[in-house]
Amino acid sequence: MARTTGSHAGITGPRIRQAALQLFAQRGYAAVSMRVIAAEVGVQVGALYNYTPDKQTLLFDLMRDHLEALLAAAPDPKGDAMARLEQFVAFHIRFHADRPDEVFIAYMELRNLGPENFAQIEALRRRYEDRLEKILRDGASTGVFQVADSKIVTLAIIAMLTGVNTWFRDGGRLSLDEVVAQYWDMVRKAVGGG
Amino acid sequence: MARTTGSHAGITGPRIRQAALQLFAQRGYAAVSMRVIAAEVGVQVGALYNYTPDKQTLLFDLMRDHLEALLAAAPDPKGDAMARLEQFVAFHIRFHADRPDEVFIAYMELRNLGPENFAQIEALRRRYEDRLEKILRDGASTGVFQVADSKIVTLAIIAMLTGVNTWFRDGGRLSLDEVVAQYWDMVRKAVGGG
DNA sequence: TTTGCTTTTGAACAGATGTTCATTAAATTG
DNA sequence: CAATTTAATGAACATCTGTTCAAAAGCAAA
Repeated sequence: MARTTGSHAGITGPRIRQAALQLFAQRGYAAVSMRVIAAEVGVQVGALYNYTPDKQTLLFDLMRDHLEALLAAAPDPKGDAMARLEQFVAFHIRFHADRPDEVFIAYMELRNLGPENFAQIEALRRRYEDRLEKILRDGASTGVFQVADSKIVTLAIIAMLTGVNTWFRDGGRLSLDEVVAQYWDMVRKAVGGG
Repeated sequence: MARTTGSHAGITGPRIRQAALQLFAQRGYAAVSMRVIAAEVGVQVGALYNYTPDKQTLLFDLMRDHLEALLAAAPDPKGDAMARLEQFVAFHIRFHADRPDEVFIAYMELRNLGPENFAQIEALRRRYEDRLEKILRDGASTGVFQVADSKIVTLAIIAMLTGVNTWFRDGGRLSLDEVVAQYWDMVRKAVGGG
């Protein structure tokens, strides 16, 4: 039999991706077997291979889709460097806080990719970093920011902002608005603007 | 036979730990089998169990030793809050840059610990974070720092500093001295001091 | 050299691993 | 309805997994 509960068409693919996402984030890619993913979806192992050529591609697709969504969702830069930096900080925190599983995987499972897949993911990540670096260089060139080394400051800011995901929980002591405000305060001061 | 090359006494334990450290950091805990560790040491699998009761304890010991070394190596706080913060930043970057494998494992393999081991590691980590938070609270109370939420600033600074490990390489564009100077500049400004 | 202790071996255990594929069932199309 | 395409099954594959343990080997002291 193909499916016993029937009625919905072609929904297995997304369900596999969702199960893999959660399981990889919780237990780690190497600790999750194809059989466990299949069980979570309610299907036998063999069925997974109608949707992915192999396990690593399942991981790679999750990462690539996440990073492409990140690049696609980032708002078009508007205003001066200061305004664009504020926009970037708020966007980064909110986008990442909304997708803890994807973020976790995209940062922690890089070593489970083959060289070719790894290079693709790194290229996407660099495109994202370059957007922040461009803001910093623009601000530095007009004197709005005091940033000696834009590459270092870029990586420092991104590490700081992404770090929110390690502790932020919905319904915790602070709202996301408060978190965004606090981090923007730190970033604004760190780049020596205003 | 116990060992064919003989001559050195009781050195297998450290060699197992070193092999496990490198392999866990490179491939991830779940992706490294006891047999691979044994092969790296030049010994059969069974011999490993003279030095660790199980695989997870091997991981746990590496993490605990790393965090205890971190706590033991941190310099005694001297001077005012500003001086102590500068001391902390320099120490953190240098200590972590010296031990990339340990740092990587201690951050990435937490989910492979059982609840009891996890709690112990988290307790050690919190003790380290508390040291930074104390510096920030002291500085805030004397008006040296403008820090509204010391917990958030603590986590933000640690994330930013630890992020150095993701890109810093010996012999790269920047020396560690330069990195320390740049990060201290950012941290100093971010806390609103001087 | 003989005794005793420590360490390593090598094999075994019971089960899990990613992946393939012929068969079967369901869904879609005519 | 029948014909065709799509999708899931269930078993099999060869290999790897953490861990155990009796037997063998190495070492130190007497």
